[in-house]
Parts: sequence; structure tokens; C-alpha cells
Amino acid sequence: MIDIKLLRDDPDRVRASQLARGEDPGIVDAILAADERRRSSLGEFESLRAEQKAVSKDVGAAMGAFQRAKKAGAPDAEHLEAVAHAARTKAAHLSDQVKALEANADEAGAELERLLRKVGNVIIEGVPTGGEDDYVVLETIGTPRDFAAEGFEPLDHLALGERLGAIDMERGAKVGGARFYYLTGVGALLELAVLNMAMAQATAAGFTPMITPTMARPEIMLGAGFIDAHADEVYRLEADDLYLTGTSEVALAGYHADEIIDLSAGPKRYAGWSACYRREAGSHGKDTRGIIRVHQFHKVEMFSYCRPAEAEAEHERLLAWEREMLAKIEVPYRIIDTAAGDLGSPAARKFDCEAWVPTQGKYRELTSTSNCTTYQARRLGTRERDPNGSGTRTVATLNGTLGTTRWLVAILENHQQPDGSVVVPQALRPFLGLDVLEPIA
RNA sequence: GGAGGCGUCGCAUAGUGGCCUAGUGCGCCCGCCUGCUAAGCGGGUUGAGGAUAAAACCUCUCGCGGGUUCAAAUCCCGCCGCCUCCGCCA
Repeated sequence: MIDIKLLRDDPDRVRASQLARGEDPGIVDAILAADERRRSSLGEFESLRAEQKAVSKDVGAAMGAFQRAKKAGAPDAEHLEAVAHAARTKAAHLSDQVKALEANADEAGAELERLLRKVGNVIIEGVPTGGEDDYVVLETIGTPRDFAAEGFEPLDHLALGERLGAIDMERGAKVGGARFYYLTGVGALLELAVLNMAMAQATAAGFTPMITPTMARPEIMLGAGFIDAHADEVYRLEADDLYLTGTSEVALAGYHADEIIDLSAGPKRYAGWSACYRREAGSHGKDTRGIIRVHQFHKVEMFSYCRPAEAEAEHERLLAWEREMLAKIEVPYRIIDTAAGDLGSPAARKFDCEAWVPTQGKYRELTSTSNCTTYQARRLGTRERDPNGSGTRTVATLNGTLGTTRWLVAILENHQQPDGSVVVPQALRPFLGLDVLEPIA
């Protein structure tokens, strides 16, 4: 959720952000009007409520005086009872009015909230305008191998995986249906090696390693921003009113929900290891071969809580850690700055690292790092003591990928040899215990 | 799945319908006093929202959400969380 104060103080900035995202800028005025209504109805309710409280207190005092007089057999007991009764009648009358005004104010508040939720995070200056195809390539690292010059046709990751005894899609489908798979033998070991390397790097960089819940309650899911926009993407467990999370970002964002955290020593950084579940509802027919797009995979995710002023610098740091990981698997990749219309609603800016996939002749996403500024934390109630004064203020949250099952695709394809073997990148060898993966059939 | 217990300010506790504006102790912060420290004394110390130039001020907040009542920490209903025991279980 965006900051209503920003919207009041600088509505043009929010309008511009909406336009860049290809969304309705008119909602800004609707929100300002709803805000006005909420504040005036709240004022009406609160002042009458104050009066009601005062009168009600008089009732208490009058009742007390009457009871004492009655006990003592005082002659004015009857009179006191009448006084108490009159006060009670007045309070009862006020009570009805207060209830109506409160309902009014609640409704105005709910309407404001409903409108506010529809607005995506205000984008950071410099984010490209437009949709999915309007990204800007910031940098291209490494050069794709020339397989023609090497004299052989590269196999795709599934063909390689099957020869290596690393991937079994058929049995995956037998058990879980389409987009399920088994990682077997060196495949299973390779995934563990990638994820362990990611955890080791993160831990060395000062992240707290975490293994997180993969189910979350609706309010956490909503707070992290995964219900409004991604509702179709998410598995929901009807019987228990829980969601299967598509990333440990959900659990790491929820970790400090409704807390006041201490950032005086710098950002709090967590590296979450988890299974991830995605319905892939909107992608029928896309990437149906192999493990590029699957319903379940594993991921190591960086998550950072920092001060808002530091968020952009922290975003650069997360990107640098992603680059460090990508360098370790020695594949060509590029970095793109995602266009505004392709950002999730919590993100104010997003950088993806895309690895070269030789058999597709394309770069495919391996990592994604988003700066959510205060958008996620505001919904989740994660604040810090305001260092410049009294009270609290909302913190910024950021996330970024360090390794996933999909990385196997890039590793297998880019490091394959004419005989169907795959050379293991140097940095990965200590985690895998093998220098070369050899075909078994 | 069944039975029971519990949830109050950072922590510990008091409070079972109206002098509760939630008391007390500890911790923490500010000040006083004091060779230093400790003790002592005085004050402050949940969070959210509204109002304001800023305040004073007002509303809400006793796990969460409803309800009863003129009035709810207190009574009723639902939910969440934690604990104990029984049952079941890869």
C-alpha cells in the first residue's frame, strides 16, 4: 500500500507513476475525495463519541449516589434515582446516534482502503515506461558459445538431463501431472549444490540463513502483495484457509509483521531456503518442455529490511550479490531494468538477470530483485523507531534471487560437451564433489 | 479428532460491569542529589488515527472480530495463538 501522505502532498507523482504503469491516474482524485470523506465522518463520530462518554460517566456517578442514598435510607433517594434515570435516557439517545456515525466512518475508511489497495507502488525515477517488452538492457556479461564453430549441435537441458540420469519428467507427470518432475542422481545433487552455494555465499555476506514456512495465512499473503495481482498464480488450501507460497519472500516479509524492528546497525538481511509452488495458470503451452516452468521448485532468496533512504543502494547491493552467484556458474547473462507496466504492484523497481539458453537462442530469467520501498512493510506493519524524532516510521523491504532449480537449465546447456557430458563450473565443484557429469546411457 | 487451561503496557503481575484517566514492581529515558558507583527523590515511558502552524486536545487500542449494555479488560458468540493430557498418524 502506498503512503496516503505522499498522495496528499504530491498527487502528481502518483498520477505519473500510474501512467507509466499503464494504469488509471484518475484513481488519485477518487482517493483524495474518499480521504476527505473519511476524515470528516471520523471527526463527526469522534466528537459525539466524546460527548457520549462524558454523559455515560455521569450515569455511573448518579447511579453510585443513588445506591448509597438508598442504602442509608436518605430521603432524597427518590430524587437521585430520577436524576440517574434522566442521565441514562440521554446517554441511550446519544448511543444510537454514535452507532450510526461510527458505521458511517467505518464505511468511509473501508472505501478509502479499498481504493488505496488498487494503486501499485510509486515507481522510482528512471524506470522505463511501458509493458513487458519495454525493458532496458543495462549490461550484457559474457559471450555465448559458438556451438557451430565447435562443430556440434547443443542438446537442450532435458535431453542432457535424461542422458545424465538427472531429470525424469515422465514419472513426474505420472505422480503430479504436467509440470512436475523428479531430479534424480546427479540432478538432485546438482540442485543441492547450487542452493548450498547460494546459502554459503549469503551467510558469508552476513545474511541470516533461514528455512521458511511454505504455507501462509491470508493476511500475510495479502500484505506481501501476492493476492491482489497474483491471485491466479497461487495455490490455495481451501480446507485450512492457507496459501502455498510461490517464494520465501512471503515468509520473510511476514517474519517481522506488526513489529518495530531495530535498523540502527544497518539493514536486516535474511536468506530464505524454501520450496516454491506456482499454478502457472496463465502460461498454458509456454515452456512445456523440461524444468523451466514448473509447479514446484526450490529457491534461495535474499530479503532485506532497510531504511527508506537506503533502499536504492541496497537494491544495487542485492544485484551485486546476484552477479556474484551468476559469475560462479560461468554462464553468459544480461541485466534488464523491467518496465513499469511489468512490475508487480509492490515493486518500485525490478532488475532481472537473464542467462543465455543456447537451444532457445534467448536469455531467460534466473534472478529477479525488487525494491518494494515501504509498500510491503506498510501493509505488514513493519516499522522502526524514527531516528529523527518521536514515533515510528515504515521500513523498506527488498528481495532478490540467489539460486533456483531453473539454474540447472543454464548450467547444463552452457557447459555441455560433444559427448553429452557436462563440465561443472569451478566454484560449484566443492559443493557437488564432481568435476564432470557423465552420461549414464 | 477429543478434554482442559491460558492470552492485560518492553518484562512480571493486579484488576470479574461504573473513582480504570488500566494500578504496582522491574527495565528503560530525563532531571535532582551524590568523591565514583549503587541507593534515594521527582518526572516520563504501547501503538494507530484525527485535529493543529506547532501544541494543548479528541477517538481507538487489555490476542483478533462481532454482540449485549447508557457503560465492557470484566458478560456472550466466533476466530487466532500458546500450553497440558488422550486418541490417530508417513
